[in-house]
Amino acid sequence: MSSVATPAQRRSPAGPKAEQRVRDILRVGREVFAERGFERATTTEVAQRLGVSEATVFTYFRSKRELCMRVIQDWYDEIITAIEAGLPRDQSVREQLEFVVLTHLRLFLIQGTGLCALVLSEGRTKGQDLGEGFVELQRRYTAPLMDLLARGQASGEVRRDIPLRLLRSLVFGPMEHMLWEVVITGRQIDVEASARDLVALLWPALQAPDAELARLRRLRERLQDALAQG
Amino acid sequence: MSSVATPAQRRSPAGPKAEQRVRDILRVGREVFAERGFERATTTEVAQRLGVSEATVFTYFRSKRELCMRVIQDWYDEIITAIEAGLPRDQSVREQLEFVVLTHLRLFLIQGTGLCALVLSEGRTKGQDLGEGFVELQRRYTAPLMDLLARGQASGEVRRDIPLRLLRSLVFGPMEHMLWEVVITGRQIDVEASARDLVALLWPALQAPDAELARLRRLRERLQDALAQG
Amino acid sequence: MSSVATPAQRRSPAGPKAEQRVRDILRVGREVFAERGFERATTTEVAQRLGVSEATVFTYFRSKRELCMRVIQDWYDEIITAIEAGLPRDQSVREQLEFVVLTHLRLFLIQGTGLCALVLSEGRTKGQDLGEGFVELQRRYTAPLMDLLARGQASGEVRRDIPLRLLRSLVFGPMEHMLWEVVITGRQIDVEASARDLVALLWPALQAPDAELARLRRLRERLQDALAQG
Amino acid sequence: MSSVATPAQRRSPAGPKAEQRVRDILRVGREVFAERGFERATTTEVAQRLGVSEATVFTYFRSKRELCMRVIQDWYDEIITAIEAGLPRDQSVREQLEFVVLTHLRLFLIQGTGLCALVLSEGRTKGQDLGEGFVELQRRYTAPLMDLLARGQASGEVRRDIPLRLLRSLVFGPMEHMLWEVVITGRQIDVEASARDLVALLWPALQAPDAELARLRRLRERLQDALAQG
DNA sequence: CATGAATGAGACTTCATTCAT
DNA sequence: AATGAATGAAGTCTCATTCAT
Repeated sequence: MSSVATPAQRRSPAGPKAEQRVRDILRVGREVFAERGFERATTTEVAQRLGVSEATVFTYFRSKRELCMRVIQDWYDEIITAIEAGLPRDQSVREQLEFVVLTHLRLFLIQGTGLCALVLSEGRTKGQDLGEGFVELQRRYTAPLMDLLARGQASGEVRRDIPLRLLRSLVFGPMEHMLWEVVITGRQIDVEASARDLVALLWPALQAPDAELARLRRLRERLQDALAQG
Repeated sequence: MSSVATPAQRRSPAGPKAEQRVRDILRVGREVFAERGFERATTTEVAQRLGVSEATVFTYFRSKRELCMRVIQDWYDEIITAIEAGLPRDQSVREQLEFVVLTHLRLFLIQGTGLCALVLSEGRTKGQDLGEGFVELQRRYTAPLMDLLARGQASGEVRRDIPLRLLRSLVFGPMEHMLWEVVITGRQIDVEASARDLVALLWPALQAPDAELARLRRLRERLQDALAQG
Repeated sequence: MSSVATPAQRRSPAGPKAEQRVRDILRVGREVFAERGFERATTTEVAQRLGVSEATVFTYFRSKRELCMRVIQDWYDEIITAIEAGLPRDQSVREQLEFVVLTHLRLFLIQGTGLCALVLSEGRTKGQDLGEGFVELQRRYTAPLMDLLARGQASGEVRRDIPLRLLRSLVFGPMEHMLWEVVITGRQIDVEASARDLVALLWPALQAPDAELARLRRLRERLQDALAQG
Repeated sequence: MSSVATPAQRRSPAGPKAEQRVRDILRVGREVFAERGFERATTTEVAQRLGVSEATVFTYFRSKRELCMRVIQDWYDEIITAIEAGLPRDQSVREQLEFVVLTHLRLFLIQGTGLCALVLSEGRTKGQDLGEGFVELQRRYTAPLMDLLARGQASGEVRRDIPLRLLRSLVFGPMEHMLWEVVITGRQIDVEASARDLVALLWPALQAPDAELARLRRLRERLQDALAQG
């Protein structure tokens, strides 16, 4: 009776060709959003770079915002997958940490860091724009590192007297700062060396400083005892 | 350079009243840009909050972009001034570092972190938009810290085996990461405690590695090598 | 008229299966147009509700407009058929009138009044849109009532001093007004009671008021005479 | 703190020139909406007919919908004012009724009936589109007639055994039906004669049934019953 | 015959910016 | 100096319609 019905929204098509289109649009959309940010990116440009009409873009994504969300999600998924798949769990915490940092840096720099900026910039407009599912994405995104640090704390390789959140800032913070520097200055860096340096720099701060010293002293004493008895 | 007269382009008015106007617009502009970011901020809103017409804003600033640049510059100036003026140069490097971090955090959080986001977000659109004089601003902005670290290296309080740039990332990075976290999660933090904690955490990484510790580490490494070869 | 062959234009397919398709589309089209009106109805929605592709709709109807026209025509046909088939021609004009009004109200209200609105709304855009054959449809639609009123005039049951057109307005007018009220307010009504009330109210106006009085007086006189003579 | 603030909506200007502009846009808007209906009317056409840019229209009205609402309200106001101002309250109820009907017909037909169609068409999309304040407008719009009929009932000039709402339908219904006929067929009518005829036709139905007539009708019915049973 | 896929045309709306007064 | 008023340019999004497969 009442005419307040939902107005029948067009579903995006779902064939094998359609999936390819979706991938194409996401690929180009990632480029454009990364280069320009959400506001300055235009659906026109996405369409033009792809050589299709604007309407085609809207056939597969209901809105510019939805496209952007999907771009960001995809990119998060890539990072999460890369890290979860490649993490050398049988090696030391420090080596795993180096892997995490290196992978992050590599993926960011390959992609151009624009996406990093996109996420950081758009993430803050919490309530109204993109940020609906952001908190969850952030959680999944930082989960591997949090997990790693927690295991480190359990095994005694990482100090226990500092909240995990702060340790996470200690790792992600300088990493992102390096990335921003690359973005702003345009200077290229040696990714692998930077990752190694950064971890080397951070490592002492992550350990219980006294603990290391104490352990080493105990080690020396035991060696001396052993030599004396041998 | 050229002696050709600049084509009659409207100059912003001068005089004491005019200066007050400029200050007012900058004050309100800072609010609006901080709350909304460059794209979502509108000249309309700036004018309305100030109770003047939109045209008035354009009497004193040639464009929205110019206004935004001035807002950012002013804010940089404030930070730089605050740090240069308050830095306790006669105290230890560590105490000076705490002052720098605390002042940064305080100024950011008082202003609402919107400006931080503004700078970080808009800074990256290098070639075309705001970022013309950004490199220079960044340089002046980080100068006090760079200076401090250099002095620390000279006095032996800060390790010399790491490039200054990396040390700077080590300080600014976690700081900004903490700020983003505040922005995104909306959680309030205890500024002074956070500054103290952060420096405490960073300090071991900034110091010259302890002599004994270094010797012990070398010892352990040699033992490991020997065992591996034996 | 002309012997020039019509240029190869796609004809809607023929066959028993095709006829079923056409009926299906018309059925769903009626729903959608009734709910939304011509402009707000979309071919997408028609196709979706039917579980076919949009292109299929256009295989059987050259355009949205053509579909809408057919929907309206079909609905007119139903009303005309229902009235012509059920009209109790052997009863009094007043009873036939009640049947006409009741049947109209019933069909409108079953269908949801959306079609009524559709016809009334779209009918007015005479020259350009739907209204090509509307005048003819209107004529056939009101024909049964016109016919009934004419017979009433011939038999003396309906006054002859008023043009038929005005009498028709007198009947259809309040009827449609009641319908609009139902549509707008959403209030449900008792169809049969409403039809009876309406006719009761109209009936005095349709009769020659003096004529009725005169006839009744004559009737009474004759009865008195008859009794006197009997 | 939170960035979910209202985004500073541009106020429409409010000078003497501005008022003239508002009036101009409303005048042209009324034309366009009347000719095309809400959906088919375009802001482009309003602007073009006025010789201004589309942006100008949106300077004074926040949206197409708001403009349309204002157009309708203005038109309602005109009718209400005309009737309230001109109603000859010292004359008989029948003469007042003639005035109401005549004024309605005149205003509708001068304006072109498009507005009538607009209101009737758009009024039904209750929840979502225009119809927010429609019920109230409808009430004010029919108030003078309702009032008149109520006074007629009080004075004994109008029958009391029928609900007011039905009497209202009895008056407005045929009136609107006549109007639709004019719209659809395009035929011109003599407004004053039509008004007189319509009231003449309705009047018997509005009056208390004549006492003698009622008695005679009962007599006839009893006779018919007796004959049927005999 | 049915449809997946694409699109041209156009709609409403926003906003920085200009200019006469 | 201040502003009321106007607008060009651009952006997002919708939808009837076409066509190759």
